[in-house]
Parts: sequence; structure tokens; C-alpha cells
Amino acid sequence: MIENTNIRALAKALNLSIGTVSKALRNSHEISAQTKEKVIALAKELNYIPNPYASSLRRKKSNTIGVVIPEVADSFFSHAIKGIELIAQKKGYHVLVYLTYESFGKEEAILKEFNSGRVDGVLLSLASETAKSNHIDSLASKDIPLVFFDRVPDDKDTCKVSTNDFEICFDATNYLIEKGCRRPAYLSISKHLSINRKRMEGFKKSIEKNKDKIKNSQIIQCSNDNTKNYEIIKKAMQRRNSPDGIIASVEKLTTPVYLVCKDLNIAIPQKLKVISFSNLETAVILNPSLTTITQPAFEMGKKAAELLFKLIEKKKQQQKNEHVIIPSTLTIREST
Amino acid sequence: MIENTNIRALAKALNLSIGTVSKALRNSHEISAQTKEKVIALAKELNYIPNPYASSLRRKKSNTIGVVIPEVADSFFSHAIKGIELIAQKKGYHVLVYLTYESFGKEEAILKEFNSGRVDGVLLSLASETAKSNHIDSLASKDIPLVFFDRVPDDKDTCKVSTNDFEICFDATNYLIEKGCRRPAYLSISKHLSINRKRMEGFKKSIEKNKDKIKNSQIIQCSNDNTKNYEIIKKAMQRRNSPDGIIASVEKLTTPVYLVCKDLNIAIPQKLKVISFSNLETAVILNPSLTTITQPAFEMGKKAAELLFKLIEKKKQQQKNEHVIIPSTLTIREST
DNA sequence: CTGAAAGCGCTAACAG
DNA sequence: CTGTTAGCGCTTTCAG
Repeated sequence: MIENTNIRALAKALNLSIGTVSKALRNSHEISAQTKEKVIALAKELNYIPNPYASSLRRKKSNTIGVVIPEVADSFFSHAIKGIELIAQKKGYHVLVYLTYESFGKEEAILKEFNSGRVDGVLLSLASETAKSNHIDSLASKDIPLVFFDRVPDDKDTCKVSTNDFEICFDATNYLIEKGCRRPAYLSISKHLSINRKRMEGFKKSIEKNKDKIKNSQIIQCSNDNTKNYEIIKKAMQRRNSPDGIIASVEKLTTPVYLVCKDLNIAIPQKLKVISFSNLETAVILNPSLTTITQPAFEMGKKAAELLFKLIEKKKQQQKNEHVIIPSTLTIREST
Repeated sequence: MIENTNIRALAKALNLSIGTVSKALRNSHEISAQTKEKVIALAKELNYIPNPYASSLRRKKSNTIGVVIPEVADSFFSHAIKGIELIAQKKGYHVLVYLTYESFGKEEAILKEFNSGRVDGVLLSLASETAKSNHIDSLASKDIPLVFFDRVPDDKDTCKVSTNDFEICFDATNYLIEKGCRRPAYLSISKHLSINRKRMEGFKKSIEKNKDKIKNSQIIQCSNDNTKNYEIIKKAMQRRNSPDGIIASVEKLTTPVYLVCKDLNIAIPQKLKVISFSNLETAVILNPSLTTITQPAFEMGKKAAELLFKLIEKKKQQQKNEHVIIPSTLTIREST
């Protein structure tokens, strides 16, 4: 940081007091139009930009939000960040991005630091390691608004933006069965994530509902490591009574599923029907094109940010536990 | 922002002066081990987190970097951000992310605001609209370090991290020709981007080198809008002497190319060989699997951040125009 | 309508 | 080794 033309320099040049200049710049009603004009003109000329940290310190307001997400290498979060940034930019807010790499410890540390007043609000999508969510209480006690998105907790009464994980997975499973699957499988990820539980419950509910049609069904527990997942899925497909339908609960499971089928010569959709949660643009050019549960990632990001700003702007009136659900869509393609 | 336990409260509780507490917390050598211990213990107990903005104001150092990118919905930037964030987290820095949406005006405005002292350094990947780069001069005049990555300018002597766009595209084109292509085409994006020019030049150089083998070659100008690109590519493929080999200069052109081929029944790789710049994990499960020029996105992000921190930490010694080139790799798959 | 002055929370001389 | 003090640049009473 290097010294800038500051408000004092402006004041001196204009023969005004610092206070007057400050008010003029913030367009205070108690300053004459003339003065405002002069001040603004010079500010522009000298390329004056107020020091945000001085302002933050004084006003106890950072005009910054923190976005804490597990990963960014998945297309869901790319799109979500885009939505968040869009709204933030519109509101004149700045966006700090933090990755937890699915680690609870990191998540905890990051949130803890937010108690410093660095941010006016937080958007959080839980790490898969995160089982309990009491690490968010300190934020609450400091009245720092928090909105969960996508990976929301279900044990807390907070603002959250999620998609209809249960219902869409229920629908998707029904669809698989309708298409003739008798041995459907659900590829599960972290058990801690309510998002995974909900999807899984949707799956189970459908199995239950269709139990007279179903021969067998299974939950296949996958890991965070995709090479392992390849092996896990391969084994599952080599067992007797291997699945004839798969619901992949996250985007990154698509690649191992397709690879296994290629390597084991399993025809999709004839031998195995596949549906994946995914926002991949390339779903349509896979072979066969992939039936996806498309999450409204961008919209969820936008909505979460909008909600957060509502909380930031008028904490009192706002409901502290609004839960917005933006539905996903099942896009049917050739893989089913 | 709500009032926190601040350094004054700590000092009072410990019967020490504010200055001593401050030094103890920053582990100053002029404070006794005993005192430090006491201070740190109480700080922990009270969950004391120093106000970063007060500190920034006083030290003229924000411990924050700004990352300015055109889009985040492309897998390149997802990976790059991951690399950046990794290094920043290690260094105890915070990362502000801004999207320009390919707009020069936005890019300019964002950089201008950085003159306020909000960030200690900037990582920039140019918007496709950006033709001139004098909007970065103000940063330079304030001595705010700047490192370009990926979309670097070539008219400036600055630090930049890029990949070997020219060479890899030269190699890729050679490979196409070697595989029998006689009518190769290059799908071009924004002409302003040096990255595109360099790739294009690599293409042309190869055409030149192989001119006795080539029947015809073309540069197909694409847009930012993928539905338009579909039409553009379709038209190109319907003309006489349509390409028998394509180099797609950016990832998002893959989908329209594959779709056109599907719709026009053009067999890849028999009738058309395709290579695309891409970091898509799904390249391997496309049909046919896609030969890609894989950019080291994560490594570029990391390297750019490392370079930036070197500049931030010791401005003097550091070369102000280091140009790091991290090579891309040509991964050959079935589409060629 | 404008100015004076206090202070946000922290750091860094400087003095002791 | 610890304390005192003067700000960083800005906002905001409160007076005039």
C-alpha cells in the first residue's frame, strides 16, 4: 500500500474542512449543491478513491461478504460463485472466497476469523467432513448474517437456499424404474452431508414405493477420490445382480461410471441406465448423452446472495430462518 | 459488524498496556515469554481476533489480493482459482474475486478501485474486450504489484504466467496434419486476446510449414455466444471443402463442434479430427474421447500467486517483468 | 450549510 | 522488557 490522495488533501486543495468533503462525497443533504459539485469534480480529477479500511473501521461495516465453499473445481460452485458475484457487484459489495477442501478444521478456522469484522455476512456451503454445525454459533452471537446454500445443515434454524434434493431424486429414481430398472443403485458420497442424505432418502422412498417391482437395490458408498471411485464402481458392476440403473449423487461420479462401462463393455442405456446430478455443459455430447439432474447453481448463488443482503440491510424485520428451495430439473437424454 | 473484544479489553483484563499486548500478540522479541503466554492464553479464551481493518489502516497493508477474471464458468478459471487460493491461504492472505464478464469497462473500474489500498496485489486475466492495457498503469504508479495470468498482454513489460500457446498449437496442428488432415481449421475467439493470437499464429506457422500438404486452411471466427457458435460451425461444415480437422481455441467450443457433427452426421475422427483446448475431466468419456490441449490451470494459478507474493514481499529485488511459461500438454485420444 | 474534534482498533516510534 | 503516545484515513456528532 502506498499513500493515496486522501480526503485531507482534497480538503486542503478546496479550502474546505475534512468533514465537509466527507459529507459532500457521501452526498449528504446538509451540503450545498455547489460544494458537492466542486468536491466531486476535484475528487475525480485527482482520482481520489476513499480508503475502504479507514471507512470500515469507522463505520463498522466492511461492504464485504465471505463465501466459503468446499471446492471450486466442480461446475456447481463455478456457477454459484458467478451468481453471488453478480449480486454483490450490483450492491457494491466485495467478495472474499475461501475454500475448505472439505475439511471441517479449515471451515471452522475461516468462520472464526470472520468474527474479526472482516465481513458483513457469510455464504456457506458445508464441507463434507462437517458433522456438527456449532462452529457457526459464534457468528450468530456476533450478529453476522449467514446464509447456507446447497450444502445446508438440517439441524439448524437458519437461512438456507437449497434445491429439492429429496423430491428430484425421488422423481429420478421413479423414472429409472419406470424405464425398466429392477436393480437400481444410488452412488452415495459423504454421509455427513444432509444433501446426500436427502437425495438418498428420495431414492429409498422410491424403492419403497415401487418395492413390488424391485428385485434388489443398493447404496454404494463412494469416496472423495475418483480413482478409488472407479474401483468401487467397477467392483459393484462385476458382482452378481449388479445394478441396471444408477443415480450418481454428484457430478464427479459421472466420469468413473462411464469409464467402468466402457472398460467392462456395459452398454448404456441397454444394460445400465445412468442419471447424474450435474451441471456439465458437456452432458449433451457424452456417449450416450447423459440424463442429468441439473441444479440451478447460478440461481441458487444469486438467491443466496440476495437473501444475505436482505439480512445485512435490515436485520430486524427479516426472518432468520427462511428456507428457499429452487427446484432442479431432470433433463432426460439417451443414457436412460 | 458488532463490537468485539478488542485489544483494549485484553490489556485492561491483564493489567498491561495496549502496546504490550499488541507486541505480545505479534510475537515481538521485546516481550518476555511469560507475558506473551499470558496474553495469548487470554486472547484465546476470549476469542480475540484482531480487527483486520484497523490493522490494515495502520500498517498500510491489507493482506488481501484481488483476482480479476473474465468468467468463472469455465473449468480453466475454476482450477486456477483453486491454485491461487491455496497459496494465499498458506501465506495468510485473503482473496477477493471479481468477474469482468469480458467487459473492458468493468475491468477498468475494478482496477481503479484497487488504488484505494484495498489489495496488496492483483492477479489479472484480461477480458476479451480489452484491447489496450493502459488502465493498469495507475496500479503501477501506486506500486501495487500485478501479475497477469493466462490472458496476458504482450505489449507490456510485466510479470506474467502463461502457457506455451504458440508452441502447443503449432504442435497440435502438426499432429492433425500428420494424421492426414488436409483442410484444417482454427476456431478463433476474441481477436484482442493475445492468447488467441498466439494460438492462431501457432496454427498458421504449422500450415506454412506444411503448405505442400495442405489443400486449404481457414480461420473461423467464433463469438462469445455458444448458440451462435453452433450456427457458425455448422455453416462452415456445410460449405464445400469443409474442414477435415479442427483446433478449438477454447473449451466451450467443444460442445457446439460435437453437436454439429452429431446433427450433420459427420464422423469423428474419420471425417473430422478434433482437438480442443480444454481442462474438462469429461474429455475422456466423450464420444469419441476428445484429444485435448490441457492447460496447467491449477499450476498456473499457483505460480501466478507465488510470483505475486514474491513481488509483494520484496518489491525491490524482484524482476518486474518475469514471464513464466508453464507448458500445456497434448493428450491424444480418439477424436484424432 | 460548514467546521472542529473525537475516535473506530490497531501499530510503531520512542521513552523509560 | 513495558508503557505512552501519536497517528493511519475516515465518519459523525455537535457547535457555530
